[in-house]
Amino acid sequence: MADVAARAGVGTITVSRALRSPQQVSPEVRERVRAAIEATGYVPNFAAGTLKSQRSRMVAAIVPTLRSAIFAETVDALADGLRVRGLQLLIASSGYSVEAEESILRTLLGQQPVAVVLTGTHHAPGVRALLRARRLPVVETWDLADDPIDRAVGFSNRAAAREMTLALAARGHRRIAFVGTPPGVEHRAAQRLAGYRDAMAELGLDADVEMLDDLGVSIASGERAAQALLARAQPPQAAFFVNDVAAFGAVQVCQRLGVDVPRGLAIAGFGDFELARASNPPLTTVRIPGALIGATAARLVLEGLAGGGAVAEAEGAAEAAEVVAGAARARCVDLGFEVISRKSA
Amino acid sequence: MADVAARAGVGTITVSRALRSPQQVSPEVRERVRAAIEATGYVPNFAAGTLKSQRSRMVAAIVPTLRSAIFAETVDALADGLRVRGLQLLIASSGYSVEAEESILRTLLGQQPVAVVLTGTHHAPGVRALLRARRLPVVETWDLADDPIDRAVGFSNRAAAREMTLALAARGHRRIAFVGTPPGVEHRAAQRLAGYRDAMAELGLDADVEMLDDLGVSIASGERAAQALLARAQPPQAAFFVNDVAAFGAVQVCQRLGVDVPRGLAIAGFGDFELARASNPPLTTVRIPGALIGATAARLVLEGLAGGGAVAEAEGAAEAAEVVAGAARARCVDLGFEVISRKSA
DNA sequence: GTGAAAGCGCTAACAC
DNA sequence: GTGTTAGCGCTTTCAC
Repeated sequence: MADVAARAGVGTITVSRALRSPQQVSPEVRERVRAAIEATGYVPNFAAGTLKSQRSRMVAAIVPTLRSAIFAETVDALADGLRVRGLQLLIASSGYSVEAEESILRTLLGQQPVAVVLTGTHHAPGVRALLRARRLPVVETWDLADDPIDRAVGFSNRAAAREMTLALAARGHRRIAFVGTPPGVEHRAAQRLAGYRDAMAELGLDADVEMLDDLGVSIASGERAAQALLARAQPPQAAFFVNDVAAFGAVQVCQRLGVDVPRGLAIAGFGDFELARASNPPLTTVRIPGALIGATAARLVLEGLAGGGAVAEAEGAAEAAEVVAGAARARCVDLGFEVISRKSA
Repeated sequence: MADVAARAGVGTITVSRALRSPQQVSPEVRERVRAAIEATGYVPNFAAGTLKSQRSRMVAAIVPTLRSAIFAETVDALADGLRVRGLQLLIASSGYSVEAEESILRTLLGQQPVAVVLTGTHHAPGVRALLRARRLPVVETWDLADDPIDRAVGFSNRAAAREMTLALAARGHRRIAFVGTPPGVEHRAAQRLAGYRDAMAELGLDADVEMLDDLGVSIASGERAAQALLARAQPPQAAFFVNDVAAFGAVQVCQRLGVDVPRGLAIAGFGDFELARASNPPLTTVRIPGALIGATAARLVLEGLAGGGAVAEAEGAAEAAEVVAGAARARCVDLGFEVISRKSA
């Protein structure tokens, strides 16, 4: 930077300003600096800026995995929303492990991000304290938070699964199975199971839960689960799969075995991925707003940054309980969901 | 850090060492430091460490998009491979724009990454200079490089498409159409088109290229392209789609219109995504090693880091031409591909 | 609109 | 195995 400054005949601070807030520098000087940067091939060292200013241009995000199209979509939308404001995304995947999330978070915080985006509302014990101490905007995504760390955006997985189950019952099905993921790994999948149980209890029907042999991210696991269902002495009339990918596999198996869908077995999915429409018959499913979650998370981050220390603010107002409750509502965006009825159920 | 040091009764440098190279610190002191860190809730500021040591713990990666499952898979594998060595991934997506790549790279370089991973071998003019000047390990992925910036891992998209086209011809098809993406956006798609043209020229057949109306990442675009193909006065006998997603859409259309696959229209894809096996009939396609590319990229990054300034090394040896050629071969990993014959063609 | 001086929190280099 | 000193390259603060 000193080289650039010397070449442009200005002080280093002017170079710094020309880069960060050009409107503070006169057009001629700005142009001289630009030329000097070009000539020297100067690339700023953000580590120094971050150290001095205690603010980076990075937002940290933790997702369970990028292998699932839906999280990748959310992250991509988040990155897009942040980039227009010059913010970089520092991404880490936790592999669905809550413990890993805490240690990953510590590492990410060391990079001095200006905000943090988490997946889910279910975290390791230290996470909340770690984040509150930092007083930076935090956005939890993909589920609704009763008590958000700071802000949240998502929808109720539980309510969505309940509604789909009720919709299946409304079509006259009594023996409705839920095909879920192994417990204790995916919190959102557990919420969906809970919603299914809610509905079955309301209906006075017996819950019937079948397990996928992986996280339900593969077509093949859905195929295997469907085979297990159909091999029973008395198969269910309807099967509600924890996501579209597995449900798609189930439809394929039925087609292969000559089981009519929905007459022989009604099948519902979750997600409304493109696969749902392409399936034959197309899948009845729940539409969830993956990209919108990412875009909204970006908006919440920017709002938090603009509004000053987000967490601090909420805590400062803690004396007035109503104010806090009101703030919590505004900070917690429910994007909703939609049950989509197609031919598979 | 001073707080931690005081509490543990040691100097700050000892805290630093306890964190970065524990074996240099006696077990008792290490334990005292650990307790002090715990008690104070200390989180290291990597910006300071990066500034002083001129080495971060970050690897920068640029991908066209994370929305495509295949890049997400590669990135996830890359992140896994790096995390075990304590390296974070700083990811940015370029939206398939070569110009964006350069400005994104400048921003990423400002974060002082220790290595850079790029997608493709086709870059903006400034990229090579920017990276060579930095003398850090660079890995180009997803295609073979004639003249890699430093290291590369991928396979020949062109050879793969050529081979698939020849395989289709070997089944007796003469009117073989290629369904590709709009030109000038996806370099790897362009390579596949080139491979198709190579094969058709060798066979003495006329090339017949149909265009998808997006980047071929949607089932719907494949459906529309298949409709266009079938609406022709003389439809082709075989259609080779630039990827499985679009090919899957084409199969769905044929099924809906009562066109037998492969007799009415043989269909081939590219990628061997899970969709290919789930399709009905299953897709003939080219298997490409998405996750392996990511894992190998991680290995190449680590090798580069271990071997000292990677680019510098290659340039230092530039006098001995054979040595360079040898090094280039070793630095350029061809993971190959495999034509998978299934029922769709 | 521009500049000078100070220092962010850590680690390299060297001493012990 | 542990400590001392100095300084990484910026941006803050304050002055002009």
